[in-house]
This record gives sequence, C-alpha cells and structure tokens, in this order.
Amino acid sequence: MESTAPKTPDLTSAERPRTTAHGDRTRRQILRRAVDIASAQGLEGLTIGSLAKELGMSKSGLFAHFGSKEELQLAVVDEAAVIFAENVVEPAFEAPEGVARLYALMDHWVGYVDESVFPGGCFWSKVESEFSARSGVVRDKIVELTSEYIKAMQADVENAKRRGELRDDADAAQLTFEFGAYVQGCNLASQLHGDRAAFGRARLGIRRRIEDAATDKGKKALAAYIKG
Amino acid sequence: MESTAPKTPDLTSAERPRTTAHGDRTRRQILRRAVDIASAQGLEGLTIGSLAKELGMSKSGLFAHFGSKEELQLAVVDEAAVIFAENVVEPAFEAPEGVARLYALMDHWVGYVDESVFPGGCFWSKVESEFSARSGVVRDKIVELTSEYIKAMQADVENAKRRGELRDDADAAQLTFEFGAYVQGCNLASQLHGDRAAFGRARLGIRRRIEDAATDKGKKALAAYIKG
DNA sequence: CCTACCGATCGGTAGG
DNA sequence: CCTACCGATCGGTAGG
Repeated sequence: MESTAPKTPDLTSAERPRTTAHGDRTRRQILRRAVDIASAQGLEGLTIGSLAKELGMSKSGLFAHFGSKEELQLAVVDEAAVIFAENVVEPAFEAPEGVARLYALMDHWVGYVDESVFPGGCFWSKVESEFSARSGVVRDKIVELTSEYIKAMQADVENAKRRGELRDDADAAQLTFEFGAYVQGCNLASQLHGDRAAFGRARLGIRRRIEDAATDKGKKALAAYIKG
Repeated sequence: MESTAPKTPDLTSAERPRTTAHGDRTRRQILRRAVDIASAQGLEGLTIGSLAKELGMSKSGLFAHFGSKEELQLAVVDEAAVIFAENVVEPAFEAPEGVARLYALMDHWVGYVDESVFPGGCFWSKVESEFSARSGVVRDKIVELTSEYIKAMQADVENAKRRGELRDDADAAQLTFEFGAYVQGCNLASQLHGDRAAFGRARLGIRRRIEDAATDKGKKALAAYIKG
C-alpha cells in the first residue's frame, strides 16, 4: 500500500526537517564531542546514554537528533571527514603541485596524528579496525572515505610523475602503500607504546621514499619546499 | 583480619586447581574459538553468552573456567601469543642468522596475516587498536607482548649489523618501525579494502629496505636465502 | 558442568 | 527537548 500523503515523515533520512539555527548548533556540538569519544572508544563504545550525560541532556533528547544509533554513527563519520579535510587535505593544497604537494599532504597527515586532533589518536585508524570485520552502511561509508584519502595520495604521486619530479619507473601504488603504512605505524606506536619518536620516523620514511624515487628536478623541488 | 586457612580459594588466579586432562582440553577448545572471534569482533565483542552458545555449553559453565571476563580476555591474549610463536617466531629461527633470519621473520609475519590464521585478520592489530585508549591488565599484557615482537625484529636487525650484513650506519630503529608499519598496512588493506596485492607490497618494501641497508655480504646472504 | 536467577545498561519507544 | 518506560543482553552469582 502506497500513500501519496504519508502521515509519518521519515525522520531517519537526511531530509528530515532541521531548519532552526539552534538545532543545527546543538547537533554540531553533539557530533564534535562524539567524534572525540569515538576516536578513543570506537563507534560502538560511543553509547547514546553516556554521550547524553556528558552533554548534560537526556538520552531521548539526544536520540531525537538522529533517530537511530546507526544514523548517529554515520553523522559522526561525516563530521570526522570534515575535520580531516580541514586539517590535512585542504592545507596540502597550499603547497605547489608535484612532490612538494605530495610531501605536504603526508606531512599534514602525520601532523594531524601527532598533534592529537582527537584524544584517542587517528579517528580513521580506530574505526577502520573496529569495522574491518563487519558489514553495513557504516562500514561502507568508512571504506568509501578512507579509499578517497588513499586515492588522493596516489593522485599526488602520479601528478609528480607526470611533472617529471618522480622517475617514470616509480611505482605509484607501492609508494602509496608505504606512505599509508607509515601513518598507521606512527599512530599505533604513539597511542599504544607512547613512542613519540615514531612521528619523526614516519616523516623520515616518507621523505626518503620520495627522494629515492625523485628525479633531479624533483629533489630540488622537495628541498626548496622543506627549507622554505 | 588475616586467616592462615582461608575458606574461599582464589578461583581467579592461575593457581586455581585444574588438573584433569579433560578440563584442560575443554579450556583449550574454548580459547581457540575465542581467539578467532576476538580477531574479528575484538575482546569486548567477544561475549561470554555468544561464545558459550557457539560451543554448545551454558554461559555459567564456560564462565567457571575463567572466573571473570577479564581473566578470559587475558587467557585469550596468551593463547594468541602461542599461535603467533608457532606461526612466526619459531619458523624464523630455522633460517640462518643475519639478514636471512630477519627476512624470514618478516616473511612469516606477512604470511601469518596473509594466510588468515585468524578469520578477522591479525589478532594483534585488532586488540592493539581496541585497547589503545584503555587501561588495565589486559592492555598491559597486549603492550608487553607486542613490545616483545618489536624487540625481536630490532634484535634481528642489530644482529645482522654485527655480522656485517647490514651497514654500520643502518638505522635499526627506523628499519624496525618501517617493517612493523608494512605488516600493519597489509593487514588493514586486506581486511578493509580486500586488497590482496598489499601483501606483495609489504614483502617488497621489507626486501627493498633490507637491500638498501645491506653490505655486499648481506646482499649475497639475502639472495641465497630467498632463492633457496 | 547445569538451571535459574540478579542488577546494570544497551538501543529504542510512547506520549507529551 | 523531557519523563517514564520497554525487551534484550551484558557480566556475574546462588546453589547444586
């Protein structure tokens, strides 16, 4: 039975009416706090009751903003993507194209882990591990967004090749894999072993892999960017 | 009030009476299944009720083997350490000392992730991430064991240096960091993105880092081991 | 090893 | 946004 004028509006969809400035501000405050908690406790450890208590509101009051725990988790992942864009992707675009921008992207990325934008370390490392053996829309969104970040790395590597700053025989997929691994590695070493030296090791590894694959033009461009 | 003859024996300690062969076998069966589940769902996602149901026993019957969820988690971590020793640490000792043994250790390590000894990928990656922002004896045990694995890597690097197979200026801590990062990287790429090519990339990265740091003697020893 | 419980907490709902 | 609930599940206990 289909109805052309449904009595019950779909409160779980993104089109749910939410036009007041106050409602938007409250929702944003909830999500900022939720991303912090999820970076430490995971998206399942983030419970509606404990989040509500920390924000000084009732459980059902908070719940009404999202409609389900899954919708809350999706909103938290979206919010984390905004924070990542602001702290890593966008700042890297200020560097000149080529190896400089590639290095800038990875340098900001390590910095975002290092400076602990989130109390629990890298939000993405946490939720990737948490959802790696699950299925559903939350996992799908995590996979989609982190795939974009990997593609952004690889695009910068391939752009540097096209500009003649990395050698033609440089293996873009291999470099991308190694860069991602270094970021993961320093996040875990820091969070689990308190090893702050790992950030320097990640940066050094990234720099050496770029230098090893760079042409003379690329080496000069990278040195000029790092010095400047 | 101290008693020299306490009426209630400490059932949570390791000294709890457990002498029957049957009890030991049951306990081992429970733990093997539990490690599998924890590699996918984590040590919190491993609930006593669901584990009991899967093993066809009552919740309290299973519970009696451990005394608390925390003791179960500790036993699961110990069991995972036995499996890691059998699959990675011990097989590597069959390779000759030096860069060959270093490569063998890392090759078996990647193989243990690749061949999915556990259904959820690397048990250690899962629980390291899960407990990175927690405190307590379970986290402490995870940190202790994974630190041992890192030390085993670094000991092999330093041994290869002493034998003149890696150059004197090779940075042992840097190499160790990069090897660990590659293992983490291929586990996540495989589990989250289904990227089985990542195992080859991890192995290639490990081999190139060793070759880049190797002396002529070391290059020959590595080539002989990989060919043989 | 079992059945039969316990209090606490989970996500979610009713009704305002 | 609230109070007051719900059934399900959690770790854990009593008593055998």
